[in-house]
Order: sequence, then C-alpha cells, then structure tokens
Amino acid sequence: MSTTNLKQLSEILGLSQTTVSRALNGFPEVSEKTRQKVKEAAQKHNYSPNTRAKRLATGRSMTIGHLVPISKEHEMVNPVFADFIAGASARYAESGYDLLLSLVKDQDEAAAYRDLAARSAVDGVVLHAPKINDSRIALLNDLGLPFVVHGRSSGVSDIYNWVDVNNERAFFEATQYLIDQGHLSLALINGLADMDFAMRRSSGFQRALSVNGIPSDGFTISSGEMTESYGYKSATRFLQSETAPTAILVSSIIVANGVSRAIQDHGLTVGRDIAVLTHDDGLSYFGNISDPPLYTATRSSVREAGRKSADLLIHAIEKPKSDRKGLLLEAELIIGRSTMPA
Amino acid sequence: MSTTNLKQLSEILGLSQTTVSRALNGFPEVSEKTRQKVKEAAQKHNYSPNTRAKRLATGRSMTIGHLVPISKEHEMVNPVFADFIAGASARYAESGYDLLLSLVKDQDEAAAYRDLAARSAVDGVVLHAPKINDSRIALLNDLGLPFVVHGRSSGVSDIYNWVDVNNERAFFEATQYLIDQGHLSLALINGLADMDFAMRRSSGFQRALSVNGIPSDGFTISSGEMTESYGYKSATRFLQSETAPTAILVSSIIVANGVSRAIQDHGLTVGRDIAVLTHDDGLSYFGNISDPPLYTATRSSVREAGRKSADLLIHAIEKPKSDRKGLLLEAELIIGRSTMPA
DNA sequence: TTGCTCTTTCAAAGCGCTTTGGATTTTTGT
DNA sequence: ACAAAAATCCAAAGCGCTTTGAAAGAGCAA
Repeated sequence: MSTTNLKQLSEILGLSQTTVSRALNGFPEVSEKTRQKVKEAAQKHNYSPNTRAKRLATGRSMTIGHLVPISKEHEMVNPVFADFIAGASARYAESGYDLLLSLVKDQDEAAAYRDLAARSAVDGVVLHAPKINDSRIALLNDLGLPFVVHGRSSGVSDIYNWVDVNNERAFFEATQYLIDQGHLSLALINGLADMDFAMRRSSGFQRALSVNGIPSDGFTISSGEMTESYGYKSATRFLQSETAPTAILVSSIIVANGVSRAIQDHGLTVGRDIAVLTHDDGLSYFGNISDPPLYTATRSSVREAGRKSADLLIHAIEKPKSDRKGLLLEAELIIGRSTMPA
Repeated sequence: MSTTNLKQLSEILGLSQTTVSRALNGFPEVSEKTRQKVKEAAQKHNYSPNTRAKRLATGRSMTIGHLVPISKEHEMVNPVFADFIAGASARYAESGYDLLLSLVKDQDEAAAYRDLAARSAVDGVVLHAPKINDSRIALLNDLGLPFVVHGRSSGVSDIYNWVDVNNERAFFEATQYLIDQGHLSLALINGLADMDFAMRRSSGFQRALSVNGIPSDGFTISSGEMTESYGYKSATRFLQSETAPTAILVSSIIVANGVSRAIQDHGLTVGRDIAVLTHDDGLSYFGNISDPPLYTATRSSVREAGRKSADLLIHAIEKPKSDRKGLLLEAELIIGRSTMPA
C-alpha cells in the first residue's frame, strides 16, 4: 500500500517526469506505444497523482462547495438537501470533482463563503435555499466564485445560473385541480415566508383562486419550517377554525404526514372528508410510490435538479466566459388517493 | 476582492516570508510586536493562505472524508446521515478541517476508499453503516487511513475506533418495558438483516423475550430498508396474520410513521389498540418532540454521535500513536402516547 | 571596548505535480 | 541523398506555502 510518486515512476520507466505526466494526462505529443507502457506501469505500481500537488500545480481545487443552511433555532437539516446532493455528487464524481460540504447557520454563511474564496478552497459553489432578495447572490458575484442557485431569488437584479422548479405553475395547476373538483375553501401550508420557492407557490395558489373568483375569506395560508409537527399544528388550527377548508395544499410530504395525522386525530379521513395535495420532491425514503400513490402531488425530482445543477456549474467553471443560464423544470401533477371531489 | 499572497504581504511589510508565516502561525520565535503588525496587515490586505499550497507544503489534506452508502436498488440516502454529518461538520470546522462527501453505491465503495488513499485526498474517513463482518474495516487498516466507525462490526477482529449506541441494551429494555405492560405477542420491524445495528437490536429483543419466557411463536421479526412504505407493508402483514401482535417495535421514526398509517388503515388506534415503540435518532425534522411525545421511543441523538465521532477521528489523526477507542452511548427510554398496558 | 548568549530575522530548499521552451530523433518530400 | 517537417522527449521553472539552517541584532558582563 505504499505510494509511488511521479518521480519514482519516471525513474522506473527510464523516462522524464514530463513524458510520464503527459502520457497519463492524454497529451497528443506522446506516442501511443509509450503511453501504453506508462499506463501499465502506473497501474502496476499503483500510482495516482497526489491530489495536493496536482491542485497546487494546476491552480484548480477540483472541488465544489455546498453550504447547507441549518436553521438557527431548530438546528435542522432538511432531508431534501441530501437527495439533491446525491444527484450532484454523481456528476461531480464523473467529472473528477470532489464535494466539500459544510453545514452552516444562517448568520455564518456569508463568512463561510468569503473564507472559501479567500482560501481558494473550491472552484465553485451551489447556493441552497434562496430567499427572496437573497444577498448571497451579489456576494458570490463579488467574490468571483462560479456558482449555481438551486432555486431563484426574486428581486435580485444580478444575473446568475439557476435550476428551479416551476413552483408558481405547479401550485397554480394543483389549486386549479382542486377547484375543478369542487373545492371552494382551501388552505395552503407553506414553507417559511421569506423563502423564494414558498413565495412562488403561494403566488400560484392565489392566482388560481383569483382566476376562479374565490374571495379572500375562502382560503388561508400558513408559513413555517417544514417539519412533521408543523404540518400537524397548522392543520389542527385550520380544522378547528370556523371556516375549515375542504382541501389543503402542503409544501412537502413530511409536512403532509403531519397534516394527515391531524386530520385523523380529528376523526376525519384523508381523501374522503378532506383533500390533501402535497408537493413531492421524489425523496424515495418517504415513499408516495405506491400505485396509485398515497398523495395527490406535484412531483419533481430534487435529485434530478441536483444532477442538472452540477452539470450547469461544471460548465460554468470550465467555460468561464459562457453566459449564465437558467433551467426551469416542470413538476408533474400526480393523482393519488388523498383527494376527491368536494 | 483580489487575493494577496504571502510573498506580496511580506514585501508590503518589508519582512521575509518566513517571518510572516511564523507570525501568522503563532511560532514563538517572532516578537509580539511584529506578530501584531503582521496580523493587522494580513487583515487589512485580506490575506488567507492558499489552501492548496498549504496542503502541499504541510503534507496534510486537512480534509475528512465521508462515504455515504446509497442502496443500489432504491438509490436512497438515509436522512440519519445528514444529522450525523451536521454534528461532525461543526467539529471539523472548529478544528480547521474540511469535509469531503461522496455518495457511493455499495459496490463502488471499496474502490472509492482506495482512490482517496492513493490520491492522498483526505487525512481520515468516517465509516458509515457497518455491516456484520464488514470488510471495509480491514481495508482501511490496510490502507493506513485513520478512521472511525459509526457503529461497530461484529465478527471483525481488527481493532478500530468506533462510536455506537448500545442497541442491544436499548432494545432489550424497550422490549422488557412492553412485556411489563403485559404484552405477550410482539413484533420487531427491523433494519436490513446484515446491518450490525439491526442484529444487535434483534438480539436485545430476543434476549428480553427469552428472559421472560415468551416462546418463539409469540413474536415475529421483519427486516428491510427503513422507509415509510416498508413500515406500512410490514405492519400490514403483521396485522393480517392470525397471531397479530399487540405491540410493535420499530427501527426508526420514519418507519414508525408507516406503521401508524397501516394501523389506522386497519381501523385500529396506535396507543390504544396496539402499542408502537420506535427508535428515535433525534432528527428534529420528524418530530416526536411534543410533550409527552407521540411515540414511546429509545432515543439517542445521532447528531451527538456525529460530534463524538469527529472528536475521536481528529484525535486519531493528530495523535497517530494513540490507542484506538470505542465509545458506547446509552439510549434513553422515553415514554410517549403510542404505548399502553395490554 | 570585546566576547558571549538570546532574540529576531532571513535565504533557500523542499512538497509533487504541470507546463514551457528547447533539444533530439524520426519521418517525409524531392 | 539532404533539408525541412513532424514526432518524441527532456531539463528546469514554477504553483504558494512551510521549515531548515544560518546570519544578524540586541543585551549584558567583564
């Protein structure tokens, strides 16, 4: 298990380090014959170039950073990130990048980005969970660090790379679907109000209501961090109110689990007494994969978003001059057993 | 946002690179006065040492690797890892380590470890989700890569650092608790059978049964990947059998959610008609934080385990001669609303 | 002053790669 | 056959830090 280095390998082969390096890195000026010999020797002596030396010499980190936010109060990490990263990680591996992960509290995030940039520790970063008017975008542009945003940030005038789900349309259509089913009293259990995705969902929801002439006392919205117990609490509150909704839109399956529990505790049955429609990020852990699925849902694979984001970022890193791009993914409306006509 | 390097900084100060480097790294041979001056200049010119250069010069990667397994068929990533890593990440940050994350399919994992070692890309790794007789432990010892196992591996004779929950005892006591409540027909919905933790839980479960003289037709065990729908399916199967259990032990809250759903679909009520007791890793996202909690549970914070593992690993890296250590954490039995006397 | 010990500072040698610019050998054209 | 072009190879110069080994300066005793 000893480590051979380039110098030793070149001595073994009786070639210069240059030639060996070029042979291994596929440069055209070395003959196929020597290249073959070199490759075999490298294999045999179990040589791989030392990462640290290579990075210094090339001036590239071959590392992509993910700064995943942890909410200050709850210290939670949203399982959605894991799946997104799983998607991205596969792409990084294919292209030879390592993934640097750091879980940071909101208030430390700017400093963490500055640090990564100053230390020159990464070639690019993925910006997670953008808020409305997110200041991190300007910061990253300032730092000159290539990046891609998973989501978008309304109100920001900078241009940037992003990959997002069409949340507005997804929730517009979901709401329209429920209205078509005859529901007139609706509720939305949304994510935190300052999140961009939550804003877009809420706006799609409200547009559908307004298009269908449902007045503002025909709906309610709650905002919060998307946990099971948040779903439970919100739904309980709605159910206890005088104008209890007949249909509830929910921001994630985890939250929907809490909503279902609340509904059951109220002696009602999901999909019979009350309709539940949730967004589904396609996290296989939480299911919704039976046929027909448990929940009617707007589905969009966050893992796929991770793959796409990685592709975009790698492109931005390797072709620095190219234009910034945005990629809008459409969610699919899946009809499950949690909704029914009013 | 330009990057100053050591050479430039030393020229600005009219000092040699050596002195500046030593001043910044707290060596005793530089006077407090110069050190102060250097620090101020570094601050002012926004200097931080280039990570790549530093790593090459010191021969250390200052990076710790986490290879998180993705199951081949389901391509899932268990949310437990996210919380563990959140705990570890905080410690790494304190000690100046970066965290390299890679999500790998089981069959690629050995190659991935070899690669990390050959490239000299990390100073140590965390081994996740050990199986019974896990061959990765011998591999890592072979590679000479410092590591800590989150869990243990029965049957392995190597010595190694580990941090584990006392799963045997936790499930022994949990089972005893249910038996004390009068339950005579029990079921265990466990993790995958080749996982070490699952084996230990199952063994604690069976020990309690045997201690209490419950015969082998008084219980059932199912094994599988710990998803919501796995919980649903297993519980459904149990409930449909002739000797339906009156109490079910479950391996995680997510699975327990599926179990609850199955019970409800069967027209029964958790904590009244049937007892559910689950392990709770303390993932705040999935709750069980109300008072009293929803589920009676054996609780042990996986985030805390992450912190402890990080401490142990950093120690192993920085003091290579020190003895390998094992750390056994005790789970706490929390009484919630999901259990009742038979 | 001289001589001696501590302090403080520095020039230069790595760390293990990539890459430049040039040298040497082989092939091709006529 | 000979010059020009192409193919092949190499020595050496970085990349930006840390660290070694030695020199210069300061403080003090005689």
